[in-house]
Amino acid sequence: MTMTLTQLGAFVLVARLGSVRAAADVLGVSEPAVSRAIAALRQHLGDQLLVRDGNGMAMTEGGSRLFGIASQMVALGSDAEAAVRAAKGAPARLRLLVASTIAEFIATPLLEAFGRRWQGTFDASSGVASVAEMRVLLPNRLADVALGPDLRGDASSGLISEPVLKYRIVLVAGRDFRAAGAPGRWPWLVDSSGTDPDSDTGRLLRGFRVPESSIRVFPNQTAAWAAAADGLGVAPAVATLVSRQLRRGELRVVDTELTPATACWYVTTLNPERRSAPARSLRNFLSTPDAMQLMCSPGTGVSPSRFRPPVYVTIWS
Amino acid sequence: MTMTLTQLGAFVLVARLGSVRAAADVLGVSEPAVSRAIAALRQHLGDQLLVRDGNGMAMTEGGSRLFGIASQMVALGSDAEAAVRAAKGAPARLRLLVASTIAEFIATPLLEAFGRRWQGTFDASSGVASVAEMRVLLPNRLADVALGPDLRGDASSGLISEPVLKYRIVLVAGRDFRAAGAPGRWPWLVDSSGTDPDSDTGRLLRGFRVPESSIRVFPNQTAAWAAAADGLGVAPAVATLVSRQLRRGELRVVDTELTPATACWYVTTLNPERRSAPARSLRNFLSTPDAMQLMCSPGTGVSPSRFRPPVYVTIWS
DNA sequence: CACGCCGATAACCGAATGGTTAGGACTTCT
DNA sequence: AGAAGTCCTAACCATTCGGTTATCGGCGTG
Repeated sequence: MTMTLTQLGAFVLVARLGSVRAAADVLGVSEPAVSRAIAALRQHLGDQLLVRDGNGMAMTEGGSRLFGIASQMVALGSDAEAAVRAAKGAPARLRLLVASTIAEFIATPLLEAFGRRWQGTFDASSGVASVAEMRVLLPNRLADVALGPDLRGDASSGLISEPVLKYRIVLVAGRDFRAAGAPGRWPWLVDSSGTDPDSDTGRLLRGFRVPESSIRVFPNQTAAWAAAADGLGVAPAVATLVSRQLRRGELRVVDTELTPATACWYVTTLNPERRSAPARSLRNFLSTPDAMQLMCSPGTGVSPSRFRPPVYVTIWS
Repeated sequence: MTMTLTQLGAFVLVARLGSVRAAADVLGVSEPAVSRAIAALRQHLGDQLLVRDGNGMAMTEGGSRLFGIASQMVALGSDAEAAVRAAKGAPARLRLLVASTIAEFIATPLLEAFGRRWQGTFDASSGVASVAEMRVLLPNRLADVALGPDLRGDASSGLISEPVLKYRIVLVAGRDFRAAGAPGRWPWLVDSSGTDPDSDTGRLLRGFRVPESSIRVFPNQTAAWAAAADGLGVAPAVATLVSRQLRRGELRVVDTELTPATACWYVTTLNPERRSAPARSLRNFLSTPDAMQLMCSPGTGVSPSRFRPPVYVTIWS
């Protein structure tokens, strides 16, 4: 009554090759075997998925949706065996979730330093997630540690957040910005955390009741700040991370009733007995002077071999 | 002889709950059923996956690797049905792959304009990918269109690249940068495309034989430029995208034997008969004046409801 | 128009999946 | 030590999955 990986594999191959017969040849089975695998999927999902199109097969819209998902599933299926086999004697893995602000400046150098400190005993990677996503990924063990706001919403989840670093949130704007009207009417330039209601940025936007029409979302903080420097509006920022732009005079601080404000980054893990070994290590590492130093000063980049592209948790479904 | 989704589902549940019995209760089946599902996985993968740990079960390293993958697979499995059902009468989907440079400034406003132009007939999303990834994702129909370098490596792949926009690559540095020695010895500040040998940045680094030790990778272009403005080194850039920083005098152009250079963005799709309808539409849209305008001027952000976080293709395995 | 190719369907079959109950080995708590 | 709980294994059974060969219907092409 449930889909099967072989069925999905057959479907993916047919969709890719545009032919049932060709797929059967590649798989080394008879053609009705493939045909029936697809028939089973059709019935289970209630969609034709693949329809005859002249010589070969074309995907319906539903089939196209399935295709992306099914491709991932079969790829993951083969990954699984490789991953488990490779795990024998391999370094333990640490998956760190970070809020987008942290991701941009801190996550990469932090993990780089962490990896250097433990010299191959840990294999660390980071992913960007919203607060809501962190709340579900951590208890489900899809990640080991989260770095961002306090996550102890409900004690039942078994999550423990501990303060790591206090910081100041300021509002910055270009040199020639003239404050006119209430802050809620200004143009706000934010990074993607502006769409996360539980983030600092989200709270700030809510605090000033900034209407959607006054918000421009940029793909990252630096781009938002560059736009602010160009006089397009105001942007929230962590004080230590914009110090260079402030020092050079590209940006200046704008005071409001809600800013400057102090906030705190927390490290969140499962409770101690359920906590994984890598999670324990990173949690300890965060309190070392090295880590403190990294978090206070803007990143200076990492060497290419160490670079890991950021990973976003949601994939196109 | 192959893993089953129900087996993986049982494994995930046991790992999450730390107990076979509890998982069996949740699933509403007898406890040996769950136990045997896990036994099958153990035998198939050659790893204990879950070992007794006092009262409950703890994951081995291999089990921990499997857990992330298996969780995704079962989640995707339930997504699949929802996605196919939702596809009835839903807008067609367009998945755009972009090089990281384009992703940062152009992809979001471009898709925003595209979506506005077609008013809900298309549902567009974008993902960042390296050139090598584009080459495999497009023929496999995991994406519809790619925007970036010329991809016609081998004609056999069925990919067609067409030029979209010429642009100038320049090298920028802070105001007080003093050229000393060969460009290969300078500190280079690049975004993640520096790790992609087929990108403009990668080619440039290779052209100057810049050693790894002289390269600092930043999470995005804007951050690399900010570092360059701070005097930390030189950074490659698309001329039209740094015009603001040049105009404000934060950055200046540094001439070398290889820069300024002209290059071109291409739109790549499958050959016309295999091309999807959304791919056709976007390809046409790219030649409109609106799109040209967008690609020439740096983005100004989008409104929150339109914002889609960028999607990276690689997931943690 | 007929031929050939392709895909769907039918009938059949072996194997293993997924479920049950019964019982043994081990840890933990009283 | 004994009781209770948990996990593994064994034996058994229904289902269906995945494979085969044979046949039918539709579509381009000669």
